[in-house]
Amino acid sequence: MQNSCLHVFSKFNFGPLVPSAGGKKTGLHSFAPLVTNMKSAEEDAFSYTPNVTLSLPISMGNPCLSTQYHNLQSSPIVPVSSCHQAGYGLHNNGGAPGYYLTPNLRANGAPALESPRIEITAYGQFPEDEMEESSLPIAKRVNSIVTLTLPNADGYRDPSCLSPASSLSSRSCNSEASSYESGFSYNYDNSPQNSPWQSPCVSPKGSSSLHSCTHTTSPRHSPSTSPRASIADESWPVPHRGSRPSSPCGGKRKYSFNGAPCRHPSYSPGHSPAVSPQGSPKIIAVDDAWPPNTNQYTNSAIVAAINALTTDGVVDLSDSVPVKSRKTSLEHSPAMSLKVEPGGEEPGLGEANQDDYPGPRLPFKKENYCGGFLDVPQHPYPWSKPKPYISPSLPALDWQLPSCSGPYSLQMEVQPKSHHRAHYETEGSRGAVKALSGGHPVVQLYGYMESEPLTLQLFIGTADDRLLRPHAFYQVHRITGKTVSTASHEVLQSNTKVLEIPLLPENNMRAIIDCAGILKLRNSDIELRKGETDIGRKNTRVRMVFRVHINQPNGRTVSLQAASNPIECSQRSAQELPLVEKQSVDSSPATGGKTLVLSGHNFLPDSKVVFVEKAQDGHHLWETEAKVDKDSFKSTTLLVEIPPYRNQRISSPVQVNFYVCNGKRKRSQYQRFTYLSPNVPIIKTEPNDDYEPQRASRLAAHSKPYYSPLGVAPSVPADPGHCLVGGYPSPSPSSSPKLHDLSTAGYPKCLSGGQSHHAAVSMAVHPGSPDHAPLVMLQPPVAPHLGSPAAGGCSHGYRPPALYPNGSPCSSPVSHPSTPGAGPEAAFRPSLQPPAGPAHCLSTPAPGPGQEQPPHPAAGGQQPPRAARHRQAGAAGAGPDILRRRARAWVRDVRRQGLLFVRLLFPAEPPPCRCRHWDRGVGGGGLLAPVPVTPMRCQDVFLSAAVPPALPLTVAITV
DNA sequence: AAGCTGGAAGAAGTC
DNA sequence: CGGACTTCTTCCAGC
Repeated sequence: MQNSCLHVFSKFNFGPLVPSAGGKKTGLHSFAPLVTNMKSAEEDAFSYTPNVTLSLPISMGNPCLSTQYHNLQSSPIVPVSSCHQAGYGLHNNGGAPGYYLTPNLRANGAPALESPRIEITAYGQFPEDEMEESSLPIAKRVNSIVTLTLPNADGYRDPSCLSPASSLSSRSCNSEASSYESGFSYNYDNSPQNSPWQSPCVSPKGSSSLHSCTHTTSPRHSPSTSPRASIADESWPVPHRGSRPSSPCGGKRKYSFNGAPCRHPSYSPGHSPAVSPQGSPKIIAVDDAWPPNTNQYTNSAIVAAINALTTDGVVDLSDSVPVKSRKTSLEHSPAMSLKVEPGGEEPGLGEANQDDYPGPRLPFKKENYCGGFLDVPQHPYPWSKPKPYISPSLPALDWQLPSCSGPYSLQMEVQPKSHHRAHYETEGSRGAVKALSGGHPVVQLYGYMESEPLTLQLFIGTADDRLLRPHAFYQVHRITGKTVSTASHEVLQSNTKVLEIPLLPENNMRAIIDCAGILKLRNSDIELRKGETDIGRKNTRVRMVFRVHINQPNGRTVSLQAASNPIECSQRSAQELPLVEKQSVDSSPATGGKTLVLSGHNFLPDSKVVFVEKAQDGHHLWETEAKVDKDSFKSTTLLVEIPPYRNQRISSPVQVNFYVCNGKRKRSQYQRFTYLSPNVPIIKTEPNDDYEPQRASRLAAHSKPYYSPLGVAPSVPADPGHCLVGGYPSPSPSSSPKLHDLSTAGYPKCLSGGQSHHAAVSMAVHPGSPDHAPLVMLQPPVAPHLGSPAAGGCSHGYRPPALYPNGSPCSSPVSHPSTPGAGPEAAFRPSLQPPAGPAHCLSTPAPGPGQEQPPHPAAGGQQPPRAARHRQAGAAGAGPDILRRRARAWVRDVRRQGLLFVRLLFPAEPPPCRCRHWDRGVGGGGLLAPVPVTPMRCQDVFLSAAVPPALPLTVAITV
C-alpha cells in the first residue's frame, strides 16, 4: 500500500519553535494566550493537562516523527522533538525541554504564526465552539481551551496531565497487550534491545516486567487475601482512586471479609496487587512494576520519564499516586490476612483455574513470558497439549489479525448472546457465555489438515469503534464444572487473561466454548492503572476474541483471529438498552422506502429509529425518525421503513447511522447505513446468527466487506473523517479481523528512518488524490525502537490505529516469523496497514466524528446538551468557572469518545495546501478532522497532515 | 453445597 | 452547588 501513506515527512526542528517567550502574538494570536490560559484552566479544573503545542517546521524529506516523549514535568507546553536528530532542538536542550512560554512564539520572538498548526480538540468541541468562539475575543476563546500536553523528549508526560490513573507509563503491565495504543511494540521477550532507548535505569530491570508479573503470580498475593483474581489487582500495584472506593468497603459492601465492619478506609481486600504483604511502600512496588512495562513497551519516553522520576525524586512518582491509593497499598497486608481461603493459597490469577495450579504459583519466567505463556506447572489437559506457540514474535493481543489466511479460516460458528452479565470479583461466577440458541459459542478452524492439535486462545476484547484490543475492564474467566465439556486453562499473555482451549483434529478443529465467563474488573482499579487511558464507565461492551497460531513448515507462523459479536456485559444495559444485532439491509437507494428489519433486544413498542448523518466535525447534518411498524412489534424485532435521504441525487454512497431509541439515554449503538445513488443496487446484509452458523461463518470468511474503510474513503474524498476513522473497526457482527500482511514489503520506510532518535510528532504529507482533502491523521507514535536496528527482533506490537488509505486489510495472509528477527520493516508493516479489526472488512469506516460511538447512551446522546452549555459559556464570556466546566466537559468527551479534533491552523492566509476546511475562526485556516485516539494519550498520536512541505508547521493539540 | 441467576440497594458519577 | 438521574458495585435470595 504504497499510497497508504506516502509519508513525506519533514524535518521538524522543534527546538527553535519551542521557545520562547515572550512572545508576541503571531498570526495565531489566539495561541499564546491559549496555551497559558489553557494551562491554568486545566490545572484548575483537573490535574491533568493535555495540552500540546507542537511546532513543526515542515520541510521535506524527513519523515518520522513520533511522539515519544512525554513531559514529566508540568510544563504547559511540551516541545515535540523529531526523530531527526539534527533537528532535535529539544533534545539538545536536554534540560527543560518542555518549557515554552508560548507555543506560538519562536525563540527569537518571532511569531510562530507563520506555521500552520494542528489543533486537536475534544470531539464535538470545534463545531460548536467555532460558532460561539468566533464571536468571542480571541483571548477568551483561547482561555476556554484545554490543551493537551504532548510528550517531550525528556519525559513521558506531565504528571499534572494525568489523572491519577495515568502515570508515566504508556501502559501498565496489564495493558501491555494494547501495544498499539502506546505505540510501542509489545515485546514478549522483553528484550532490552528492543529499544535502543533502554534507559540504564530500566535496563537493570530488564526482566522486571517479570517482577511485576511475579507479583502477580506470587503466592503471596494470595488470592486468599482477596477474592479478586483480577490481573489488574495482581499485576498492578495500582493506586486506587480516591474518588471512588476502590475497596469493597467503599461501595455497598460494609463488611470486611472477616465480617467486621469495614472501617478501614484504605483497606482493600480486593487490592492485593503486587504489593508485598509486608506492606512495603507501595511506591516501591509501583516502581518495580514500572520498568517492566516500560521495557516492554520499549518506550524510551517512558524510560526517560522513569529516569526522571527516579532521579528527580520518588516524590514525583509518589505524588502522582493518589494518597489513598498508596495508603491502600500499604494496608494490603492486613487485608491479606483477613480472608483465608480453604486451601490456603489461591492462585492469584484466576478464580476458577486454581486447580490448574497445584502449587504455589511460579513467578513469571522471562522465557515464558517471551513466549506469551505463563509458566504453568502442569497442564491437566485431557488432550495432549499442542506445542505452545512459542515465539517472540507472537503477535500482541492488540494486533489485528485476519480470520483467514491461505487455506485456513478461523470462524465463529455460533455467536454468543448479545448480553452476558459479567460478574465482579466480589460475586460468584455468572456462568459461561452462552449462545443465542441456548448452547455456547462455537469456534472452528477450517483448512487445517494436520493431525497435530492446536491451541485456541480466547480473550476478552473491546467492542468499540476503535481497534480491537484486550478489554481493560473485562477479563475472560475460566469456568469449570460438570457442565463444562471443554477443557481449558488460563494463561497470562501481556497481562491479559487468555483462555487456552484445545482445537483437536478429532473434533474437526471445532471448539465449543462453554468454559468461558466474563469477569468485570472495577473501573476504579483499572482506571488507576498506570498508563490506562480508557474509562470503564459505560464501557461495557466486549467481544470474545479467538486466536490460533499455526506453525508452518517454513518456520513461520500463521496467526488467525476471529472476534464475536459485541456482548453487552452490564446488568442495566442488558436489561434496558435496545440492542440491534442484525439489520436486514445496510444500504438503500437514497429514495428510501424499503423495509429494514432490525433484530435485537429490548425493543419497545415506542422504540424509535433515528437516522442520523453527521459531518466530520460532529455536526448533525441530517436527522430523521424512521417509521416503525408498531403492529409488527416484537421485543426482538422492529420493522422500519427506511426514510428517504435528504438528498435524492447523491452520486456516491453516503454513510449515515441510525439507532434505536427507547427514551432518554436509552439508545442502541449506532448502526451503519449507507444511502446509495438510486441506480446502485442494494447490498443485502446476510444473516449471521446462531441459527445459520455455517452460512454466517462462510460469509464472514469469504464475503467481501460491504465496504472497507479503504473502499469507502475514496468515495468520500472530502471527508477526512472517513479516512481518519475509517480504519477503525466497528463492532460489527460477524466481523472477523482481516488480515494485515505482515510480510509484505512496500511500506514507506518513513517510520523506520529516524526512529532511533527521539521522535515526537510526525507530520505526514499524504499526496492523496487530487480530489482529496489532505488527511490529518493521528496515529500512535511509532516506537523508536521499531525502526532501529535493535528493533529487529521486535516486530510485533506496534499497530497504529491509523488509517490506511489503501490496501485491503484482507489482502494477504498474516504470517509472521516465528523467530525473533522480524526486521524493522515487518515491525512497521502492521502499522501501515489498515487497522483491520474484526469488523473492519464488514463495516464501514467509522462515520466521521459523528460516529462518536453513540450509543453508549451517554456519549452520543449527551453531546448536545453539553454543547449547548458550552455555547452558553462562550456567549457568556467564559468566566473561569465556565471555562473550567467547559474544559472538563471536553476532557470527558475525549475520554469517552476517544475522538479528538485535529485542525490545522495557519497563520493568516491558507497556504497552498489541500486543506478543505478552513477554520476562519482562528488565524488562517485548517483542516478539521475527527481523529480517534486514546483519550488522554494524545501524546502518543502520530500526526500526519497534508501541509505544504515548505511551510513551517506548528501543531497544537488541544483537549 | 456450590454455582448460577435475577434483582436490587446504595454509593459514586454525571447532568 | 444541589437535586435528579445514571451507572457501578456489592449483596441477597432463590433455583
